[in-house]
Amino acid sequence: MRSEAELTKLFREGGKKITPQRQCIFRILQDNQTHPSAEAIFDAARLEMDSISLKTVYQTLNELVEIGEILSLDFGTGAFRFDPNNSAHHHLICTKCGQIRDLQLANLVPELPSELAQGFRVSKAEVTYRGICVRCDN
Amino acid sequence: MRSEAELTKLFREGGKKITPQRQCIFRILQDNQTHPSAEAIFDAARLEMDSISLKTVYQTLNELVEIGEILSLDFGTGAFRFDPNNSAHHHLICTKCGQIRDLQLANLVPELPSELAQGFRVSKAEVTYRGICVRCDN
DNA sequence: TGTTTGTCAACAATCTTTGTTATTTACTAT
DNA sequence: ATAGTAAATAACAAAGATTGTTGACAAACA
Repeated sequence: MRSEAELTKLFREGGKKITPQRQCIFRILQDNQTHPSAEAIFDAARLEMDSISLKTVYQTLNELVEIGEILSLDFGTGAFRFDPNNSAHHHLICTKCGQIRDLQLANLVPELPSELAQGFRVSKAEVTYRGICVRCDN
Repeated sequence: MRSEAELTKLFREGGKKITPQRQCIFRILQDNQTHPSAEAIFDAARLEMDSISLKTVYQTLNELVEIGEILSLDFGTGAFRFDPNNSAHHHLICTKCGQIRDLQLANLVPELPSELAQGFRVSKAEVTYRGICVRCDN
């Protein structure tokens, strides 16, 4: 995800306005590696702006997803998780505490042999590793 | 997933009763490769038993998941999908029509090097390939 | 066949996400 | 700086998926 200044430029170019709410959400997402849910971002935003609404958070997140600045991920935890790391990467999830870590795995991405692709034109491969993290492993 | 007879035995051994509703759901899942949602299974079941409730479907599915007979999968489509193929496998999803295909990829499963595992004790790797299927590719 | 205990259907409730709308605010051109 | 306008906001309702609750019912087993 780009800097607040660049995002501001991008939004304005797209006919969108820059509001304090959006700037707040941009800041919360910057360098955030916790894969927060919309609710978690809402809670963080409320610390700064106690009147912000959850709908505004969803709307801004969806806009960031649409322009490819963040990724929306679903790991079956009940709510979508958002990731400002929009480069090609994979995930490592602790089955005990639920924490999600990014994995940069350029070489390991398995290419699907065409004889197994069942006629599909494959464009993306996501790998999710599940296991127990250090803290939960006792 | 095992046969209806074996599931009956398993359920009884687990102190669970075998009802017509459960047998109906077992049959619907047998050899089902469509990755149905709970709602889809509910619709299929209603053709045979018009009084069956959605709650019963969910309850039986959850029990089958608990004993490892089926897999519950979340691909971000809004609802969980259920898969009677409980052997280690991966998935191929059409980004246009949403159909999901199983992929048996024993050898291609990428082993995560321990230096990248961030201390996790990894137990499972799921790969999701996304692309366009033959029918949607025009 | 009767008794026990788990299951069922019906309904309500919860959780996440999206739709609606009147009001406010950011941007633009004066 | 100011006014006009188009978009964003907060508040609220609504939708969709899943789970909780409960009294009636039926499967299992003696």
